[in-house]
Amino acid sequence: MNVFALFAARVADALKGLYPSITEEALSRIVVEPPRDAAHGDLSTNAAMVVAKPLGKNPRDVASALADLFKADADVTSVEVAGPGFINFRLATPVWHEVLKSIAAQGGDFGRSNVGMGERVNVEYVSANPTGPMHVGHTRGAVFGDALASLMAYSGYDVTREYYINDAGSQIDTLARSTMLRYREALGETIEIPPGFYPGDYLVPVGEALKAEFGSSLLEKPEAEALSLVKDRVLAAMMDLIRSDLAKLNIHHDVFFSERQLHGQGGDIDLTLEWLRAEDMIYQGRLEPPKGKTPEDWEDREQTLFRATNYGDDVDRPLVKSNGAYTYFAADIAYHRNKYLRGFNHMVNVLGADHSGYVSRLKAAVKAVSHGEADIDVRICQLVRLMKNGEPFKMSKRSGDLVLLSDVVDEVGSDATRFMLLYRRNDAAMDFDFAVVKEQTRDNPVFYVQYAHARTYSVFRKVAEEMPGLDTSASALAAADISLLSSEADLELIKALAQWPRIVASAASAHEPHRVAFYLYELASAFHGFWAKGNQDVALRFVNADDSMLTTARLALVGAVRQVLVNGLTLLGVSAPEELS
RNA sequence: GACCCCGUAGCUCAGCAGGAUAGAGCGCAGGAUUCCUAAUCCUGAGGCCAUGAGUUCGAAUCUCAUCGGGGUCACCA
Repeated sequence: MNVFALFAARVADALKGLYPSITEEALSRIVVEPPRDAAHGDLSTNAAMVVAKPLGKNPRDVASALADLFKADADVTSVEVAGPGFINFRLATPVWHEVLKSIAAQGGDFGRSNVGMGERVNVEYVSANPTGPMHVGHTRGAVFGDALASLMAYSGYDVTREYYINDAGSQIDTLARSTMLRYREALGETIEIPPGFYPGDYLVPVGEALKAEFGSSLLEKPEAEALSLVKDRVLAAMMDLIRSDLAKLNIHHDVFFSERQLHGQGGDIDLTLEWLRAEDMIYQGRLEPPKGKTPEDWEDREQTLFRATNYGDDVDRPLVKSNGAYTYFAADIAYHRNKYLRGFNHMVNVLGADHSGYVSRLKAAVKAVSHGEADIDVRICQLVRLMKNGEPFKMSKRSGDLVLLSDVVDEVGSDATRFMLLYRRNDAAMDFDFAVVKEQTRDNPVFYVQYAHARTYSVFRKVAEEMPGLDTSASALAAADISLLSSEADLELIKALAQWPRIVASAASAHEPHRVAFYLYELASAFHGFWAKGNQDVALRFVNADDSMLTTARLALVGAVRQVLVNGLTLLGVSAPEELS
């Protein structure tokens, strides 16, 4: 049950009754939310102000007319018009108790919604080049994309999680050659890795596997044939490596889409270019060199250009390189056309900061290939600076000695890594301090939230100890007399729980998983705060050995807090331990 | 030269399809344990929301300019 959505609907209905001429557009702008200052009430709406202008009326008049309609509502104890035309509601206690009941009844589905209306959305994330293990730079986008996909699925979208394997470029040839060296090494040769090759020792086992499979026979084959065999093997090995890195963070994709399958005679790129040409979205022309600094090897030539400027980009984009091969962007247009033809009218791409210049081009491509039917949201994850005790952590460039994703996860754990990365807006650069992330204090929001969850268990353990006869089964809690939860502290906590559905829905539609992380922190804080009140006031304790009715009701409340914490942590992919050790 | 992101408390950051007195943590000063894991809680000090203009009933939030910080800039992927 989402009280905010419920009242938004009631307010809209009331307005339609008052002003039949009102437009849906105006109604859609109505927001019902908790007022910034809780002293103003439980709910606040801007409805009168939003609607007044198109109606040509005074907002305060609309507000008071609207408020009058709610005066008789049994769910509402007070309605006030405030400021320029806000309407503030205070809700009757039974409404909050209903919320509590609905949490127990809905369990893991409390917060689930259908704002996505079953629409298919393709969320593409990670898409790291398969040339080695994942390093920290990839981690943020991986976690962000994964959480966003979960959030959208929970909010009623039909989500496909996709990984685009860039396995077609020249870097893959270099990878194959690098692997070839490791193969020779496995055969006993002393090798030297030339600059520009991949030096990482993660290729050593691939070389050995090649030896096991082929013996020395690859050396006797023509180079092209050998390299082609090596390429297949190493790509598979690298993708295994990447998948296992991702698995450490509990990240899994539904579709791994290979760029290679787009290439080739009569492939998707060919077909796409043909199609673009038929649609007059391509022409032969010249580009101006970029102003300011002209690249040294600038070559003024006539080339095949996509009319990106017709779709909001700054400049038309080349599709064919001077050596005749397709550009990366040509493949990407084909790829996004492929997504569209697979039935995705909504796409989300999660990219690193170094791709920010790519965004308008990608949007242009999607707009073009779908004739404006599909939309794409590109979420850029800004850089993460690794810190150790407040000092930037130097990454050595020597021999692939970058900080690996698996190093970070091994060092601080998946939960802390995920939560910290999500506890920040994606479009702001962030520092990631190992020392802080490992620390188990309030400084570290992960433990703060997990501790709140663990505390819900310790309450139940305490009850089992102090009131051994008390029935704490789910059915007993469902039957609890929650009308006993009438103190201000109880209601405050329930109101915090009631926020959850609107937080999820807004986070999903804004594509901002960090809102979930911040909410969980607030809920944990509300729960910890309630706990401490029991120190002053015995009536507010969770466990009252001489009042089993009240204790049972409180346990129902604690159970609801636990449920919401679990629901949120699950969306973020963070575990909810019963005990912290 | 152009484009993208950021600039909010000493520090790290929320708040931004405009709304009522701008929030949290850390740090600082003081306090709280006969329910529970103090891994917690409470109180206080601390702000020209980078600067300047504009839009309007109303701007941290939208627009433009300026200044700072980061990222990117034909044919790499």
